[in-house]
Amino acid sequence: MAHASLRRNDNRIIIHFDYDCFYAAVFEAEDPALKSLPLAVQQKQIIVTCNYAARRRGLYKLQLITEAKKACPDAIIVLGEDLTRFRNASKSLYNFLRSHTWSDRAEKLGFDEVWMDVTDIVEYNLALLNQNSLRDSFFQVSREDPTQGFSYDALTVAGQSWSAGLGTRLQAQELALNDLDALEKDLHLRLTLGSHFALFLRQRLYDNLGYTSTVGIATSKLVSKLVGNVNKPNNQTTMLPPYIATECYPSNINAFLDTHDIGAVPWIGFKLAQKIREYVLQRPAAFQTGLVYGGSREKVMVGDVRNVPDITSSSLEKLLAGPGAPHGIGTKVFGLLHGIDDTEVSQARNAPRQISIEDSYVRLDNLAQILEQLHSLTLRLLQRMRIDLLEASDADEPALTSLNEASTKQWLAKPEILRLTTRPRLPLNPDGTRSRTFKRISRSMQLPNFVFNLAESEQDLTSRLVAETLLPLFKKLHPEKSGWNLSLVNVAVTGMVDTASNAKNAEGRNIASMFKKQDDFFADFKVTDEVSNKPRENVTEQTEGVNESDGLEKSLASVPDIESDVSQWENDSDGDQNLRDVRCSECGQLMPHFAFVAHERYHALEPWRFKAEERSPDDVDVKDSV
DNA sequence: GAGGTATAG
DNA sequence: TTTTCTATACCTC
Repeated sequence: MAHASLRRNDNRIIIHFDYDCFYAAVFEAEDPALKSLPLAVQQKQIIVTCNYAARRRGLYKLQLITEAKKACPDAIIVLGEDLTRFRNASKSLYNFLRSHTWSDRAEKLGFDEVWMDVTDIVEYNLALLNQNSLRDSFFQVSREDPTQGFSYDALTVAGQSWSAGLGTRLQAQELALNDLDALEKDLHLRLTLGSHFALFLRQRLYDNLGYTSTVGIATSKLVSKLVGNVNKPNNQTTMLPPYIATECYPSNINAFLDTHDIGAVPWIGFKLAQKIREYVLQRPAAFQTGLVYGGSREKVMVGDVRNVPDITSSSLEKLLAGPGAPHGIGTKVFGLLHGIDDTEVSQARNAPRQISIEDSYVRLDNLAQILEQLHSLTLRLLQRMRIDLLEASDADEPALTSLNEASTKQWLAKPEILRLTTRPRLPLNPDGTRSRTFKRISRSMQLPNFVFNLAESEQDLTSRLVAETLLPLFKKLHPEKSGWNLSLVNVAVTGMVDTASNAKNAEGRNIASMFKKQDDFFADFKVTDEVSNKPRENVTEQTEGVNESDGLEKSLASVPDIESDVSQWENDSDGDQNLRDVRCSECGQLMPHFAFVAHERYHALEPWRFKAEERSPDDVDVKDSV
């Protein structure tokens, strides 16, 4: 009873993806020739990331440019201050992964991390297993089309695994597996299926988009994220059972977590870590001053904390609670230290909750400058709104452009609030020094509706928005007539409300499904025999090619040496398929395959049009185009 | 709803 | 904590 809320739920299978040196990988995907060269991405005066060729030559993250040039004069250093290309690549990768979930539980963290809850897919495939031939299993990635998927060995975990015994006493561990109780054995099997699915997704991510990734497989967001780090880059690690300690075995989860610094535990950030360290050390935790970045801290391990007898949920609550701290923080942190994290992988969203643009300044202290900056930030904000809140651009789908000549794009969501944030520089102290502050202050207003008018130019809208709302907000924020000194300005839209068309979209077919590859689309449509004299089996040829897990692992292992295969995105569909007509299962329309992507998107965009009595003249265009 | 804090990459 | 620009969740009033 004591820990009813602290018993771990290990029923889920969760995969955490982390794309390898993402910024550098984006440049490599654009120009595959860079893959074999030392490549670093620069923002301001530092290397924000670099590829492994560069790391072998002595470069590292957050290194000063001057140092980097000294260490490796012939490194290629590219400027990465404009985030557009990273944002676009991130969206493509995310939509691709999302299209491979059934529950649509796919959560993004920053540009380069994604969690997927694949419990339903694993359970489904568990039921398909033939206990007599586990070595020759087939993993179905689509419920609709049983031929889509890959064959695999359900007796072997794909990729690397983590277990307290591995590496030192492999044999003993194998024996231990047989001694696990039924629940842990079942968990072992579900994790095994998860590991094969993860390998399949990594392979597709590389084949279709040209990105390698580092992946963790476990039963929570916490452990999947942490365990992935054990083998990187371009690899995957599964946290093996036993998850629950018995008299005979320690829990692998606890053994794993205990060796981590508390600050390395996700969601135990700087503040919480410092408070916990102070409690355990019985004195303020010392900083290492003088470090450029981050790790100024004394090490206190999770195991050290767990073994302090008076560390309980309630003692942690007392220690960590305070104004602003989340309620139940003690229970939450106690759980994290014990590898318990029941937070769900959140449902994919078609629109962000907030968009903000900010810039920092060495000196920003007169109205003319401030107005100029407000204008520039606001313009960028309105541009971002049209990119991120409008239905998918057709630039990558020429077929659809012919369907909607004019801008018939709809808002996926509309923000209702406009917020202006600044970071004032503190006035001089009496002794002439200036203490630094990173405190921000903000004011907000209702966002006027005119910003959604697509007929008006972004420039015109910007001028009006600055005059009518941002300037009043600025005066509200800084009522004094002059003497401002701002080190940062941020303009944001928030209070996002999904529009009706998006809500409809979300409950039916989602945006991600439009992103599927052509061969994926064949799952949704029946190949019509009257126009296709090819045997139906041909449809799945390409998926059967990426089957045997050993082969997958080998090809992934050799990634750094082989050419990027982004072109496969366009080219890997079976040539014969290009000649085959297909029928839409939704409206019965017969058409060549190449019309499908547009056709499918057409359904998703305007589902109501297909009620016969509501057909608009636009439908004629659909027929004409096929 | 408004304004703030903590955490993350 | 301090490097910058975002994004999210959750707190108090």
